[in-house]
Parts: sequence; structure tokens; C-alpha cells
Amino acid sequence: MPEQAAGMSHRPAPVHTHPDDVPLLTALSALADPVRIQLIRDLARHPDWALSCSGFDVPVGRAAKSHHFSVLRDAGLVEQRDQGPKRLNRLRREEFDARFPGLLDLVLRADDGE
Amino acid sequence: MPEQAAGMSHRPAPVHTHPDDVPLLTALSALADPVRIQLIRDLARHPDWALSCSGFDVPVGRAAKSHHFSVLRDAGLVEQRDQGPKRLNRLRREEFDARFPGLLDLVLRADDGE
DNA sequence: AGCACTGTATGATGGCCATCGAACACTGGG
DNA sequence: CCCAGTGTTCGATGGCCATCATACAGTGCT
Repeated sequence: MPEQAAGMSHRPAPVHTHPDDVPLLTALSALADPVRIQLIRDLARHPDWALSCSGFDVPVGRAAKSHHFSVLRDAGLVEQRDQGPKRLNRLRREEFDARFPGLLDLVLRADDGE
Repeated sequence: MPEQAAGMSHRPAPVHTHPDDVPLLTALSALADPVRIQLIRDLARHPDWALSCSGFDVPVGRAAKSHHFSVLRDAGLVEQRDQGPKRLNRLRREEFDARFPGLLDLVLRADDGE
């Protein structure tokens, strides 16, 4: 039974930026990284809130992964929700597409042959 | 009268990459730079071949400008043609848009309020 | 309480990239 | 031929960023 007393120490909720408040340069910079592209594609292949941060198979350590998710949050690409010890993720498809039409589609399209 | 003899020293023609041969990551990285975005926007505001490299008003020196145009060429964003001592530029709108639909429109759209 | 799991924060490191100054090359005109 | 204009190349520099190892903080289970 979760106590909600005064001096209780919470885990700080993740700070989000709405896509509408994201500068174009921030969005492009966030997407100009192979690891983050892979994270976004993995995310798109699963239902919302299905994946926790550790559920992604990228060739970097936990620290770097955490950093990448921070960048994705700042770019309005990912929303996170805490559930137990895990931090579940959701791709902000509609919202991001409304701000930058077509951009997310480009990344998700697999025609990135070269 | 321009002689075209054998041992004549030409200026090496600029090396271009067709947008179809450009990886997504290359395109995004090329666009994730404020100076290059400004170059592209300036270019879009003028007719094809209207501007030479020195005709752009960006806050960097000649060397850096030359480097940026090299990046834009490699990303399939700009085509260059030599005319006299000048190197004229053209934005590859249709070709680039065919490869990355909507991406160029995003950059050219002025709604980059923040 | 103790523990395993998960994620974040903190340096430290290495590499890539944007920039500059200077030198060099090509072009066209006086 | 000299010169002014244009653009590239080279070496050096500084900064930003991705990564790591480590330590730390929360959460829930036993």
C-alpha cells in the first residue's frame, strides 16, 4: 500500500516537451543519430507503453540509452510513464506529425537502404 | 576565345551525389545545421543558378561556406555549375523531394518560430 | 531488511565537426 | 602580364556530443 506522506521521496517524473514547442533544428538533430533512429523504429513496431527503456536492443550501455531517451523527450518524440521500477515509452506519432508533417514517416519508412 | 587544348588545366568540376543515393542519416545530418538551413532557404528564394557561393549572407568565412556547400552536395540538396570564376547554385527541389517527401518542405516552411 | 532490477547522475574520454587563417588555384579583365 | 575576385585545401583549434564506468536513487518482491 503506497504511502503518500509529506516528506516522501518520489521519483521525479520525466520532463516532457510538446512537439509544438520543439524547434525544427532540435527535431532534426534528435533524428540525426543512428541509435535514436533505431529506438524510434523499435518503438513504432510495438504498441504504446509496451516497451520499457531496457527493452530496446541497441548496442550501447544503460547510461547512453538513458541519455538518448532524454534527447527524444526534449524533441517531443517520446512520452514516458513510470510504472513500478520501469519507465514505459510511447511514440508521439500524431502530435509529432502535426508539428512536422511527414518527418516521422520518413524515419519509419524502411526504404533507408542506403 | 577559350582554348580547349590537351594539357590544359581545368578546374575540377564539383562532385555531386544524386538524392536517390543519399542515406537518410546523411540527409538529416546535413539539415541539422543552422547555417546550412539558412543557405537552403536563401537558395529557395532565388531562381535556379541565380546565386554564387559568395552571394549568400551567412555569418561564416569563405572556408566554412565552401565546406557547407560540399556537405549540401553530398546530401543531394544542391547542384553546382561553374560559370567563369563563379560557382552557381541550384536547389534540387523535385529530385530531393522524390527521395525524401516532405523533408525539404519542412525546412522551407517559415513556421520555425522557435 | 535485504536484494535484484531499473533508470539517472556524474565525471572522464575520445571523436567528430564547425570554424578560422593562410596558402594555393583558376578565371576574366585591364 | 599583373591583378582582383572567387572558391578550395590544409593545418590547427575549440567545442559539442556519444559513450563508458561508476556510483547513486527508487521500486517492489521475498
